[in-house]
Amino acid sequence: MMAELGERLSKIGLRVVDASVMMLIDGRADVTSSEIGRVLDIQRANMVPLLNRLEAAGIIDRVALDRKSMAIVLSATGQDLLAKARIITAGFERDLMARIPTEHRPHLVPALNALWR
Amino acid sequence: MMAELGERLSKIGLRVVDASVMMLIDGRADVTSSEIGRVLDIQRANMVPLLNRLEAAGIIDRVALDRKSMAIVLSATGQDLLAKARIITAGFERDLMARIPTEHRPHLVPALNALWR
DNA sequence: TATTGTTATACTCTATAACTATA
DNA sequence: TATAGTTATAGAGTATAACAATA
Repeated sequence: MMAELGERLSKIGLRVVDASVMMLIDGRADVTSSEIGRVLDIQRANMVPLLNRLEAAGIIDRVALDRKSMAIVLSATGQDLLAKARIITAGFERDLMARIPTEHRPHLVPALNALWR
Repeated sequence: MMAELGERLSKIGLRVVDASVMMLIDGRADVTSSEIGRVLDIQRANMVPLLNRLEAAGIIDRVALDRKSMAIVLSATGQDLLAKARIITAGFERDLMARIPTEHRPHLVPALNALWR
């Protein structure tokens, strides 16, 4: 399923992890690279090339929070792309849900949320 | 969750993919390397080192089906290990289920099964 | 002609250790 | 003293192409 979502997101030049980061930082001005890594289970060290790529694509900016930490924020371009990513992921989730018999359908997301941490 | 399962299986020297292969071929005498790869989304070429490792560990045997295809079968050692792997995975699934509120619990597996292919 | 098993290899992803600087 | 960001690098996993042999 992740491979399928990845294919759909690749049409707007994004990977699944990119969209995950973008959704995580959307609307917030204080999320650091390390925090993103902790939430998404990505090592601090591996966040660097990931964010470098998003920055080079003009999707995110690094804004100093203090002299040590950097906030990762969506640029205007990033926000436009995220809007498209949300349409794609919503369509993907709709397609998945359609395959589930109606009596089970409303239980999947709550059940998965309960498993999350 | 897969990382957690991997840790538990590592106590008997197995990876998640090893247990997956073992469960897939258990009780069958006609499953080829290519078939395993198709079911588990693993390329034919990448099955080779995987099965070489399982064979070196004495878990599986390669048995000629004809002069071209090889059946991958569990050895006696492999069957013993699989019994242990089933205990571990059953415990893992029990622990996961316990985290889901009872009203959603019976719906998760049927919902996931509906998503499978 | 399609498929199997295999080799070789490039590529991506992930883990680990180490370092500097700042909270 | 703990944490942030970073670099470098090893290792694991995955994808791709090619090959000989057989169905």
